[in-house]
Amino acid sequence: MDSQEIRSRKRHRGKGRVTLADVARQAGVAPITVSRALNTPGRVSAEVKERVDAAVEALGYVPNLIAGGLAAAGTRVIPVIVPSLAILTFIEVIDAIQKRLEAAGYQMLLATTDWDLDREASLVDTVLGYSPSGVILTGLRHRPRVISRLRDWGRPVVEIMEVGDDPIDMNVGVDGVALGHAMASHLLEQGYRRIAFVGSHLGHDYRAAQRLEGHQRALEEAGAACGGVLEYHEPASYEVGVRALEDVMAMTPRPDAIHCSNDIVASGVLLAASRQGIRIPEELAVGGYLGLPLAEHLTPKLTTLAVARSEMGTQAAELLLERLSGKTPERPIRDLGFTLVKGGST
Amino acid sequence: MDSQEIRSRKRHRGKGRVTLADVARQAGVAPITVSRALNTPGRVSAEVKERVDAAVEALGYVPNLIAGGLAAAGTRVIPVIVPSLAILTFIEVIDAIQKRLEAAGYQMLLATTDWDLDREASLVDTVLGYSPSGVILTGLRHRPRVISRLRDWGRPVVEIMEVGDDPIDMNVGVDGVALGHAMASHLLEQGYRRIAFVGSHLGHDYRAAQRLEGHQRALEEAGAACGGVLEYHEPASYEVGVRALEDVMAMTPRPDAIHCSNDIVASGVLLAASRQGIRIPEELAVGGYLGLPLAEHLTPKLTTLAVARSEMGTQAAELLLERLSGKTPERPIRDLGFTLVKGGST
DNA sequence: CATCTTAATGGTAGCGCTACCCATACAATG
DNA sequence: CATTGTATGGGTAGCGCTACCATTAAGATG
Repeated sequence: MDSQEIRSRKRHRGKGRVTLADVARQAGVAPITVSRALNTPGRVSAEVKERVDAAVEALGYVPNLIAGGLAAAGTRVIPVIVPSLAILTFIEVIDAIQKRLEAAGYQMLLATTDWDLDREASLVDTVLGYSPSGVILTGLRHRPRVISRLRDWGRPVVEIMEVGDDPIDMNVGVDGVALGHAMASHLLEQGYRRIAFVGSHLGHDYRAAQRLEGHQRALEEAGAACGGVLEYHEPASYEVGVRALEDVMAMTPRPDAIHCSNDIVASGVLLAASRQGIRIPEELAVGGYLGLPLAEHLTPKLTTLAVARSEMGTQAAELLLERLSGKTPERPIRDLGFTLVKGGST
Repeated sequence: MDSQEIRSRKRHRGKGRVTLADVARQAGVAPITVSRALNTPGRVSAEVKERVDAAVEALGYVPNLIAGGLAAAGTRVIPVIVPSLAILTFIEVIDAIQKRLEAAGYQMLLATTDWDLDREASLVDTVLGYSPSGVILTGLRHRPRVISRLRDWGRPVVEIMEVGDDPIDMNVGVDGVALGHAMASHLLEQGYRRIAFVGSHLGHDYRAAQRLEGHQRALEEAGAACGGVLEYHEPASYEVGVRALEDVMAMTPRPDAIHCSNDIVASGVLLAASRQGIRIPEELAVGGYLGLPLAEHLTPKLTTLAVARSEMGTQAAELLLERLSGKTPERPIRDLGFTLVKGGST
């Protein structure tokens, strides 16, 4: 009775789960050998490996990765920290990261900062508590505490979306200012002279603000007057595009082109223009970013600067995995660039 | 020299991280008291709590959640398993889940099955290895092993998207067959008689296939002839809609309405029709699902069956959290229903 | 044939934390 | 006054796994 009570009490914690020790007993080897058979199969004989596999199968053993993580000081988890999941761009990047990591046997822990750097800082603390194998975060701007903590941490860190010459560790992204500059230059080349910039959430999304910076720099260089900046203090949406078109059409003098901070807003403009019979690009030219699939199905097609989002995710994951496998990746800082996809909207 | 070497060797594993014991020493209390001060502050005196907080701050202590998880047999992680991240629907649900979980101090571990139930089964095994606090998975169809393992597991499980009367544990979703039935009924009511169904990825996405089932049942009940089923063996995209329109226009006799398996495809149809000058709904009526934001910006607006995706995510997370806090949620099976949003496309 | 490798396995000692039980101090109860 | 709470803090013993070192047997080397 007594010993049974003790056993049942033990169960309470261990939940009666099959452990590595059970497998070892069944296979007639030491626990450590089971661990090796599962994690570094090259280091055990084929015969032992087979016995262990059979025992695993027979008992339905599932490794406790938490225990393994504690012992080895590293779980196979990669936290990915992004500002928001409501932005298609991040989704595509995340999708690519996740696919690549999962293929390599790592799991993605997803967290969002809601564009708040302080939240990011506390999230970094939290996720480091999971002893992750590496970390992927968005952008190059972080609280000093985040930067120093991750630098000291000694494991791979990849910053995505933006590029710069002094990342925490590794970096894959595009140059936001160059993006803005390229679109503005394109519009100028096409002969437009009163170019307005439509931005949403610029206060939060500083990468969108960088595009505005590039825009303004290009106008300055060309000696062109600024066609105005319309700012909407909310996340990008078709709705913002609809309102932007209204507001632009009401401006005097009226801009002859608008430079939208992203494709969603630009698409909203195009959809509203088509509804209202406003001719694009004769009355108003429209340019956007990112190369969303929708852009090429609109009439006219949206001129956009396409960014290789999936590629960014894949490369970020690969840099991380390379470092985890002990290699030193070449070019740990990667500018993925962008491509002008000329549609009928400019 | 010797003792220093030993210390540095220890460092190798422990990475010199600040531990709970360090905090205890600094605060002049026992480690267990620090644990209590941090996890159940109500059980320590205000004075001790203050001393501990000060020590935490001074040392920059970050709890090792892996160690805590091992000891307590439960990390604050909730794996969310979905078929794909390329589908907007899942993204919105995930976003809502993540927001709610993070607010309650839980982290979301995201994994994708790529529509493969065997992959799902092995993913479930893997994520259970993280001793998660609960699990959220998609749909009600799973391998028997998944069902029995999760039933025995004893922690909260929520199945989302679909509803049924025998979930593993809890369930929030909508009835797929009812969706298909409602849209087909709507089209019939509007007087359309040759209604074609356009489906993508039906072999993988069995929930889309359920909508087709509802569609066919509605036609049967009304004694209407089947207007044909067009199936595309690829994920939904605008492109599929473009091709579907082409294919439908080439059919003889030509359908007078098409029932698309989701809004992306339906939008592709509408965009292509507008480009080609095909009048909607006079020449062809179009209906879709989900209530994507794009639907109401198209000309004409798309008639769609809106599903409360964010609500689904939030409720799934809340059911889970409620159970984690020890309560027994009322209505652990929730059918969220849907709303017909009539646009100009039908 | 002694010595050195190399391969394969085992033993020990934690990783950092919390569940469980116990000890103490003081208030409340009859 | 003895008895029974009720806070508050501490001690011990793991959770299930892997790093590290030791051991053994077999082959390679001079």
